[in-house]
Amino acid sequence: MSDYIPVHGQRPRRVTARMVAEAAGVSRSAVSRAFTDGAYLDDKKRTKIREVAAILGYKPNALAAGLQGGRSHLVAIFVGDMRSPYDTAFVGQLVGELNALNKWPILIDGGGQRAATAIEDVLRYPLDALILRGGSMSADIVSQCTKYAIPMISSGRPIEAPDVDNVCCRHSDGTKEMTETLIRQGRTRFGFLAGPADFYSSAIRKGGVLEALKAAGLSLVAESLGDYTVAGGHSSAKQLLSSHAIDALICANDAMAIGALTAAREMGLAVPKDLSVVGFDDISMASWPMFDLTTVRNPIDASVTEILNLLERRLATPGKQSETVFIDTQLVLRATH
Amino acid sequence: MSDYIPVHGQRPRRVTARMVAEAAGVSRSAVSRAFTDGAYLDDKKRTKIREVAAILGYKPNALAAGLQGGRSHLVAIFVGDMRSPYDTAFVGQLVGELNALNKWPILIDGGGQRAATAIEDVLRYPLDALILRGGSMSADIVSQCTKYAIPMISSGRPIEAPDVDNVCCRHSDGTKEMTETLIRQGRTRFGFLAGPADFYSSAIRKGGVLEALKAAGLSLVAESLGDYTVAGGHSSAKQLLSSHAIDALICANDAMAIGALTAAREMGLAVPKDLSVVGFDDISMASWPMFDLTTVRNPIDASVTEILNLLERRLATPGKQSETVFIDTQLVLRATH
DNA sequence: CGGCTAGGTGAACACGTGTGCACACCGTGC
DNA sequence: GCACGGTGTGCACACGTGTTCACCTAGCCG
Repeated sequence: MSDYIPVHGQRPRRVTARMVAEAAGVSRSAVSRAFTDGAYLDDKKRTKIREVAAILGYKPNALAAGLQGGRSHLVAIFVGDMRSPYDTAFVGQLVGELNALNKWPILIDGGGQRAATAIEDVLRYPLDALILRGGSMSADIVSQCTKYAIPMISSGRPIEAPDVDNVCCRHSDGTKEMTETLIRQGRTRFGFLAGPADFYSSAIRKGGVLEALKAAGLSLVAESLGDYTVAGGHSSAKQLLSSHAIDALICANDAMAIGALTAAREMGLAVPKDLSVVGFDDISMASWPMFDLTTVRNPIDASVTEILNLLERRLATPGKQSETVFIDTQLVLRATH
Repeated sequence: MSDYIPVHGQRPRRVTARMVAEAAGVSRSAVSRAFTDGAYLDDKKRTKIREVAAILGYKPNALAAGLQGGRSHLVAIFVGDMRSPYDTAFVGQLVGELNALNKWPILIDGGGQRAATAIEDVLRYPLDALILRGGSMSADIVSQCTKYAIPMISSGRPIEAPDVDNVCCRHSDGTKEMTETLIRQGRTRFGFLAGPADFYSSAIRKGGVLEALKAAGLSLVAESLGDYTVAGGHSSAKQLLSSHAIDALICANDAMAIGALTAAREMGLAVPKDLSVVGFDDISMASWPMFDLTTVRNPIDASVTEILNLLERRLATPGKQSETVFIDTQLVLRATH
């Protein structure tokens, strides 16, 4: 295995370029050049140095290199809710893509009480960028990032500030299209299961529903407030369905729709015959056989791709104008409409 | 908002201690001392410097500080499968706790093709520790970490190597206890829905089942291979149930159990009357009203706490002996047994 | 009033790397 | 033989911080 013999109490230091230089009988500069592409260095010398480095287990220290004024390759991701299936899947995808680009994502749980101080502390690192996925951030932090010239890219909650780019799903187009489909299908008495009052996504998704209803001369029959979770959707839907006679329930996200679907079935309602239940996001559970939920896809792949594009563009042109990229939704017609 | 005026093409540099020193009319050393606790510095001077720093938006650069030989406060988390609900919840909890301890987790998606090179690249940063959640890592990398004196803590797949600590759930005790409970309940014809062949957790969980069956003079009636996903569990269970008459199906994890539960219901089997279906992990979905799954809890809180304990102990005593901490499971008796 | 202590301060160094600059070497063309 | 251009290479600096070391001042005691 390893030939390293631990010395009690004194932990071995990291191998530095100097040690490699001494071992290989060259100057420290040569070692540095051996690891930088396009530097003048004799080919034989380069391979020699690399061999010695491999034996000693040397890697250039990224911290010291980052000090040089270039990029640190560190990217912070501020996650609104680490427990939400959508955010989790989103972050998983984003992390994988960043890894592939040699960017190293530092995660910050935006849900905890310490979120504000955590983001404050992580700003001590010279980050290449800060990516926001859902959740909200104080204007202070935003302006601080601007001062540090740290590019910010927000997804899920648009931020209007200089040097902040946004990736935004066309929420209202999605729910509007879905509502139109349900109307065309003959549904007339609509209910809406909303998310928390201060969630941007819930409000704008509702807007699309109202727009479509108004155009058809209809209006919302019932509305209830949920918390974007399955359990919350279950109890909210139970209450709503027992007090109002509706034939279509549009939920602000999939998690609540899954809860609502279960509640409807428990109450003896046939879905989709008596009632259509639809969600938003198309999380992986929506396609599970026991749900087979009709929903509006909020595409993760496209959003992540656009985030990386925006990041690249801003790193190339730091002073550029803020951009907002819109992502088209897709109707996913399964078995509950 | 901010008084920062972008200069086209020339991005503003980060504020350094020197700039603060000049602005406040003190030495650079004084600025450094103003931000380190317990350093000799006149109180009035300290508050003055901090005020100026706040106005300029100065924060000590963590990269430069990390170069000093102390800790970098960076911790890498290698995640076996970013799409698995259990791993995702685990990592979410871990990230939150690390944030609270002022440790900054760099995530690496261990699922992708690039996982091996990614971990190799991230080792260029002087990490305080490397935490493994599931997935497997080459012996090369492990010995490399040892050489660098980077503490490694593995959860979900024990690694036997010097300087590697393990947090390990008592898998077989959990499934053994569960099997005993089912036997006591009168079940006699057992099936097992296994995970991928090379998964440590699946094999050892099966071991507990076999142990309990043997003690009761029973044996496994049927077994099928799944892939630890809901869809996989659904199809594997369908096949297994249509070819074997069993009254208890033990699944290697919850995701497959949820799939199996759905398959059983689709096939007209009454759960738990005709068939009991149980899982392992107690992921959040297990408690959803439509499943209400009986399962063995693989406690995330306790595991994460122990990881942090081990981390603290190893940072305090770098040369210490490897430790393995075992985590007790808990039977969660819901509605499917 | 002299010596001593304790608190306060700035210069200087160390951390590990990338790179500009000057210089050495070598082959070629005149 | 000499000028010249191209290739290698080492020295030295820069990056931004924490910390040691020497020094200074003020205050107190004898």
